[in-house]
This record gives sequence, C-alpha cells and structure tokens, in this order.
Amino acid sequence: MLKQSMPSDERLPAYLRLRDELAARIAAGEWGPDHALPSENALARDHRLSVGTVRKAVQQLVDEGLLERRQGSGTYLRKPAFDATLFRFFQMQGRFQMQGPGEDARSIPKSQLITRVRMTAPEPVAAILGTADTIRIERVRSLSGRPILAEEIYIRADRFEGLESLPAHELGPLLYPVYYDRFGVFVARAIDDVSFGQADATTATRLGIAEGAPVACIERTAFTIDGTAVEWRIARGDALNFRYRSRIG
Amino acid sequence: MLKQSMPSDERLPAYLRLRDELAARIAAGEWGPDHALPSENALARDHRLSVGTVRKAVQQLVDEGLLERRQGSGTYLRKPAFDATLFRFFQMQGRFQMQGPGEDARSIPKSQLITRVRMTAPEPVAAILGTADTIRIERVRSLSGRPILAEEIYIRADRFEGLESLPAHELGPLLYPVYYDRFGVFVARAIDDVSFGQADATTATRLGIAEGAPVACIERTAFTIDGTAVEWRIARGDALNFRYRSRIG
DNA sequence: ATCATATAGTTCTATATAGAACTGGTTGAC
DNA sequence: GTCAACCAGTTCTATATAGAACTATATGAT
Repeated sequence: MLKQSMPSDERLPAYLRLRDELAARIAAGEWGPDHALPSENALARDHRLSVGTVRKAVQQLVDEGLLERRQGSGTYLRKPAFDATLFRFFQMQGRFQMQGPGEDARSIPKSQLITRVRMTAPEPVAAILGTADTIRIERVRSLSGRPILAEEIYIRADRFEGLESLPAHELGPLLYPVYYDRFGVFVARAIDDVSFGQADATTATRLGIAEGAPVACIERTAFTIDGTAVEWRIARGDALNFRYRSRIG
Repeated sequence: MLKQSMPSDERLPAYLRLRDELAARIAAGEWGPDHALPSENALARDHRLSVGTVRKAVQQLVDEGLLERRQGSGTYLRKPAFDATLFRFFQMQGRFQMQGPGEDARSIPKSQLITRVRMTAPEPVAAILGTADTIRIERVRSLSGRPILAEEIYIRADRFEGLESLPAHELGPLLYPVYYDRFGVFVARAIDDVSFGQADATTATRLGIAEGAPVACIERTAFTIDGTAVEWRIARGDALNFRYRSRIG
C-alpha cells in the first residue's frame, strides 16, 4: 500500500521499478500460489528490457522471500514452508521434553479454540495494529495432552473479514497458513518480546497452574512484507517449563 | 576450516569458486579491516573472468555479511556495527526504564570484571565448544549503577590465546569487538535460549536480590562464519525487570 | 590557505549474446 | 503399456561492452 500504489518512479533504476511493479501485481493477487509468473524472456520483451535486468528485478523478490525460482520450469509465488517457519516463529518447548510417539521437541502443539469474537481492541493493541476494529482469538495449545501455552490473539478485522465465523475445523494448529490461504495475508516478519510475570485467574485455570504462579509471556507483533502490523498476540506459559530459542545473525 | 581448506572445486560454477577463494583469503586475514579488496577489474583480469562474474562472487559475500561495497571507492571487509549488533544480540532492558542522562533504553550496560581464568570447562560446555581448554570470564553488567546481569562466559582458549592476561582496560563493555580486533574472531551468528529459574547464592549477591528469587537465564552459543562455536555464555538477570526482544524473519 | 575543477579509479546500471543445465511434455519404438 | 529419445521452454552461467554515478585525490586559480 506504500510503494505499490505509488508510481514508484523517482528515477529509480529500471530493475527496481520492475521489482516494484511485480511486487504490486503479486500483492494484487494477479498470480495465485503455484502459478508461474511470465518467463524472464517474456518480461524482458514486454518491458523492453534485457533479460539481465529482468533477472535482477526477480532476484530482488527472491531475496525478499516472495518468489521462488525453479530452474527449467519457471518462477513461482513462494508458498512459505509453514512447518519450518512456525518454529522460526515459535521456538518454544517444554524443558523436560518427554513427548508422546510421533512427537519430538519440534512438534506443533495441538490447539484448542476458546473464544473468537469481533471486538474493540484495548488501547495499546489498537495503537500497534493501527485500528481498534479487531477479531480476538483465545486458545490453549498443548503438547502430549498437557496445556503449554494460553494465547490471546488480536488481528485486524479489515484484513481478516469473516475469520470469526469461519468453521472451526478450518483453523488448524497453525494460524499463519490460514492467514495466507484464506485471506492472502503473508506474515513476513515478527518481533517477540519475552518477559516474566504471574498468572492471573483465567491464565491459571487454562494452564492448570496456581494463580500467582510464575509465567513466561511472549508478546508478538507480526508484520506483512509492506510493514503493516496485522496481528498482535500474547502467549503465556508456565515459567518453569519454558524455553524460548532465538537465532541471531 | 571446511570449504576454505578444500580446493572447493567439484565443478562448481566459476563465481562460486571465486567466492570460496575470496572467503578463504578473508578468513586467512589477507585484508585487514578497512582495507579495500582488489577492484572488480583487477580480480577479473587476474582470474581471467568477466567483471559480471566477479561481481556475482562478491555479491555473494556481501549477502553473507562479510563484505561491504562503497560505490566509487571499493569493496571492504565489513566492520560489523557492534553497537547495533550488541542489541540485536542482547535486547534487554529494565521494565521500568528510568535511566540517567545520556542513557536510553538501548544504552550499553557498564561492565565490571569479576574473574578471568584459564580452566577446564564443565562437560556440557566443552561439548558445545569442542574443547575443554577454555578461558572463563565472569562479570556483572549494570545500568545506571544497578546490577542488571551476571554473566559467565567461556571461550575457546586456542582462539583467544592470552585474553585472560590482557590488561583489564582493554576489555570494554563489549566483548565481540575485542574478539575481532585483537584475535581476528568475528562472531557472525548466535543462538539464544531463554528460560527462567531461581537465583543461587552467588548470582543473588551479584545481582543484589534474594537467594531463590526468580531469574531469567539467557544461554548463548556464538559462532564464527564457518560454524565453529567459539563462545558459550550464560547471563542471569532479575526476572521481574527482564525483557528479551527478538526479531524474526 | 581556500576553493573550484579536473582526473583517474571505483562501483553500478544496462544491453546483447551464447550456450549449458534442467523440466515437463510429446512422440515413437518395442 | 513401457520406456527411451526428442523437443520446446525455462532458468542459469558466463562473456563482452558501454556509459552513468560516485569517490578520492591531485591540480590550479585566487
């Protein structure tokens, strides 16, 4: 909504202008997932550019994670590997990790929906998301039957129109694939803030711990590629069985 | 020590072979920081490659964060912006951040050295670093006079020969610049593990909190560009005044 | 001394071209 | 039916070239 809608010119080099144009057309949904873009030759012909320049533009978008090249086949919208990214996005695991069969430390926790309502977000959340018109999701995630994390999630209602009344079975344990497949919103990056606190009444019951027991809090703000904050969530878990991993650099 | 010592050939494309050669020469210290590499033309001439191919090789290393191009001037070893990286590496701040003048939430904590000894590392640390021959540094970091973090740091003695007897004033609040400037070791990435526990006696006295009080633990393993783990540290801080920030994606 | 100008050297953009490497489908032999 | 060979289309590597854009230094006028 920034670069894309603007003419983007400003005497930028050609390969950047082409990158912007392609990004805009991708954002506009011109090519669905798994649909190849026009070939480099075709783009070069249509834009009266050389193939090298086109390749440079495409490479930009590949580097930004939007596109994916397959030699001999074509260039495609990148379907993010959500299994992997979920754990780039959520490296959390029990400290004593005894899991059931088929589960390892990196299994995706099961997810149980508690509430889904369209509502006015509390002020600090509204400030982050840029609007108070949100949908709130509350859920509990568990591993091997034990509740691990109580989550409270706010998403922009304008970007996720109707999610609150989506059949529950369509909301799997992973939300980001749903954002992408059903609403075309691709979460590109996020910021996590980890802190420490005490369990309030509802958190305590949901996690099956005592009120006032120590809890770890992860507050996350998730952004699309163009920098819009589309989701804010807070996840709380038993502090003693908590581990958060972060790769840097 | 992997790609670099090997001839690296294996019929790789030319630009990758050049990248490997350059990476090896960088690792060997052929060009000090702030010393320009040979120009693209010179490299092309010497290797009998075209400039485009050379640019592609250099671009790889730029993308990997090793080099930095300055148009009109040359291509240089990248001096990492340690002020920034320190906080990519250590986003921690008091929850109630009233700081003195000149300090803000992102100031670098002052650092007070407690011990420095060459010693045999405990088994789990030795396993991570690949050797038990280490130097241990203990220190306390404080902000506005209040102790914030008690750190225990193990580094490979073979990579940091003599650090334990370096004049104390040469060890500033930031260790990574010292690693780089004095020992040529560039920390390229790291993994942080955040968890919560209780203060033992020494941690309690160093932080000025009660024994058994909740503490946050950050365990970090730091790696060079070639994947060698050169440092392991554990930092403990008062859980109640703790906040860890992580950027993802 | 100071300031503008020129100059050599560098990276950056862009074009045009050729062939290699790979993919996915079609055709044909058996 | 099965498998091999072929083929059109795609990305990938590499070369050669030209000029623009930028930097740092040297030169010269004042």
